[in-house]
Amino acid sequence: MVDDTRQRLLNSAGQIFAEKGFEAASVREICLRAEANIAGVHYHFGDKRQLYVEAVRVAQCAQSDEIPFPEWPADMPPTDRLRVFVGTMFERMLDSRRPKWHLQLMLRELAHPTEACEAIVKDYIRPMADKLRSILTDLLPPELDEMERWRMGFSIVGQILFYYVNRPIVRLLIGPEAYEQLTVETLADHVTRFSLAAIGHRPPVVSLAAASPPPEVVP
Amino acid sequence: MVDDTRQRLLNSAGQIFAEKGFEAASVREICLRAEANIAGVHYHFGDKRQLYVEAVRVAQCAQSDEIPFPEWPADMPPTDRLRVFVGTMFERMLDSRRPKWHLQLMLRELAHPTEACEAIVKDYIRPMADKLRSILTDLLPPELDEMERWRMGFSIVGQILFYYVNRPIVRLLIGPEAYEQLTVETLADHVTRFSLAAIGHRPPVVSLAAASPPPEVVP
DNA sequence: AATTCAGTCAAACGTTCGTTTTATTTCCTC
DNA sequence: GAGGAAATAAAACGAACGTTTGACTGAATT
Repeated sequence: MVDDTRQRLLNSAGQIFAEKGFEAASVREICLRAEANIAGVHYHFGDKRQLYVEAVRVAQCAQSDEIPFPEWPADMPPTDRLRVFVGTMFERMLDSRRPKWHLQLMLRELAHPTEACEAIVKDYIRPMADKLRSILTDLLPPELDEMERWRMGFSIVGQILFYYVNRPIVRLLIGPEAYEQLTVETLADHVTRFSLAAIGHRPPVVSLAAASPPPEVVP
Repeated sequence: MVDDTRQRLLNSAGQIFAEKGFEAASVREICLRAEANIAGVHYHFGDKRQLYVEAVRVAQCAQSDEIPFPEWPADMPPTDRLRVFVGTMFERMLDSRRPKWHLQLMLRELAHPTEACEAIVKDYIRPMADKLRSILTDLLPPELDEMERWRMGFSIVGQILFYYVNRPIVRLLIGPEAYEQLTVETLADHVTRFSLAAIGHRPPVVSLAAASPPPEVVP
């Protein structure tokens, strides 16, 4: 394969960029890990920046392809679709079987956007947002304020992202043994129940038999 | 003031470290913005790394001091305390009146921990977690599983952090004009209502008069 | 008045960075 | 097998990096 070196460079670059960020990653280290010559970066990609952009693009494509959102049947109730959506997002984030630098690199780019960010939002974030919004459209009253619907979506996605971004902190807080219990299934179930209860499609996540003032029933 | 240069260096370093990260920030740029000589870094702090650690410490102290959690009266209901908690967190994050590099630097450190991370967790994160957990202890049934309580807390904090970490993306998604409507008050109200509804202390955030299957009442 | 010392300054240190040049190898075509 | 493009290798480029040096300043101490 003629592009073997190119592929190795992309893989190595993706890993190191994801670990250290663009500036802290050095072309020499990337080439060392790729077992390629330094000049290969210029030859195949032009310069360090373009290598970075290409690596982000690879990450984005792989991320979308590897765990696609399953096509749900037309009659699937929106509550079940939400559970699938949440589960898929968690799988994309926490499944340790596939290379982790894909999502890591994308989130780095999203947190501190460069030129590669636009493409991610357009091809990755936006479709996901649309998917969630279509679920929420079915879950929520149609006359609901558009802005309110956005906030619901952000509340759901925020819960999911938290566990990825703050993994090290969560581990420090609850301890390593409790941390091991945080499986994709457990978390997806919790977030789904929590969110559905918030919008009134499920009973509250806990029974409040013993707790303080009973909820009112009318706003 | 004898330590004037030291203070200027800390301020400048904090800003630039927060903007670019440790590696991408250069000592020369820091000194330039501080209007100080390059050698001052070695003289006052030893080296770049120790300057960074000191800057993080400054950020952490300032962040805790400037917007402390108000002392609530003993008889304040837990639902109100949650609203105050959420509001204070949002203020700490989104209030544009105070220098933003404090929190920015801390979150950078938390996302990619170095030696300065431990102190942040111990002196900043842990107290906040304890505060939230004490509220949840009152809100939730006492016999509730410890792990379940953690998950509730993470669901609440995750919603709040989302708006800070993903601010640029939120803006891209909903558009600039809608983005301007996202005030501290609006968001704090939403997150509090959403979360309280999830755990059954408020009616669902929206009326579901027009929506699909009615919620069951027993799990 | 002499001495001390924290603080600042310009200049240069050696290293590593991204990039480029030049030479060599590999592989396909004629 | 010769010719030529594609790919890789080795070496060096100038620039920027973090760090260090040694001289200088001004106020406090003796």
